[in-house]
Amino acid sequence: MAAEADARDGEAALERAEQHCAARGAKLTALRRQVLGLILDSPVPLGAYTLLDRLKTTHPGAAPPTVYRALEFLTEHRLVHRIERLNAFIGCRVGCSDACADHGHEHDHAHAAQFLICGSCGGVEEIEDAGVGSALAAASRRAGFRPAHATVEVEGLCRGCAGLPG
Amino acid sequence: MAAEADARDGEAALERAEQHCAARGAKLTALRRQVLGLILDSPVPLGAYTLLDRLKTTHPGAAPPTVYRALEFLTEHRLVHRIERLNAFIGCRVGCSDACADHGHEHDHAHAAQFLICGSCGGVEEIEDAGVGSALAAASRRAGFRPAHATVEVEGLCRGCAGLPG
DNA sequence: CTCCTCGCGTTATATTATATTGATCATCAG
DNA sequence: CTGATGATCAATATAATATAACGCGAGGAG
Repeated sequence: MAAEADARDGEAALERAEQHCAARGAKLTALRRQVLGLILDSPVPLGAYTLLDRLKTTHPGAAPPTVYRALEFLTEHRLVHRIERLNAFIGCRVGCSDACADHGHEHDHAHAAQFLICGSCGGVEEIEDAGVGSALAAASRRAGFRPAHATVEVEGLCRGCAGLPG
Repeated sequence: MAAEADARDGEAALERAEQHCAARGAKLTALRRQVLGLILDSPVPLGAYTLLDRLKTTHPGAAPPTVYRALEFLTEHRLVHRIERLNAFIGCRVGCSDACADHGHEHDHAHAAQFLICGSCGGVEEIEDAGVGSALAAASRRAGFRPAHATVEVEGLCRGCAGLPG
């Protein structure tokens, strides 16, 4: 993980976001696109006010609602994820937006991305493990619970910070 | 679930908390005990300031640090859990404190309680499903990640609110 | 053109969390 | 008993996070 942003990844994700929104009639305005770009550029999750500060450098009039509204749009459309533990946001790099955009549904099936949060470098990796998803679904069912959305955030040490072989 | 507190449960949990603290030399002061009682009495998670308001009715001098310090103590000792999605706290009713208190370790093994949050009645059920725990551990390992603590919060509908047979 | 919706700006406010400092109290050595 | 020590708690101030309320202006539908 090692806290480095991959700009090419970011570009690709922005591209996908464009197409994703176009396909659904959602308006990825310049402001929203810029916020998404800022998030994708960062290797670590960004808080709303960090984001606001960065936004201000190119967009002086920005205020808290500016960024919160953009984040609302972006999270609704699954272009970014909110990390609850950190009150922060990270770009979605799993192909999910891609994969699901075209066949028209609104992600009715349970999405269960998992976030691996490194306590040392602050980096976050997003995975989507089928085993975790099905275990969660099974456990919920056993409890008589009908799950809609799961937040799975694991804190620990990433490969690099744990000193494991790369 | 149906948003109802079970007072007997609360009493029992308070009792267990006493013993748990006594066994570990931790001081469950009157204030901490009262905060724990308030949390256990509530069927839904309580925010820090809701808690503060309730605390004030019997303890006029209470201020934010009062409740935050109590919560810090209670969460450290696993007597209450913090629900990250909600910035709120709920009492621990799983026997974990019991089970682990006596054999002296500090919960070094990975605990992976899961919280089922009903979007309708606001109730929260705590479960500890081994399958979820092991799936998470396996997924982390595959990603080269060394997990320390996992937050698993599932939003959906509880048995009662989903209209399923009881 | 007029109505309407939506994105956005702006101000103010609410909610959640931490920092700092001083007061209180139990314990125990001398 | 006295005073030192450490833990707990209180009170105030401040920071960080989030939302409410109001209005303006652009752009499409009728």
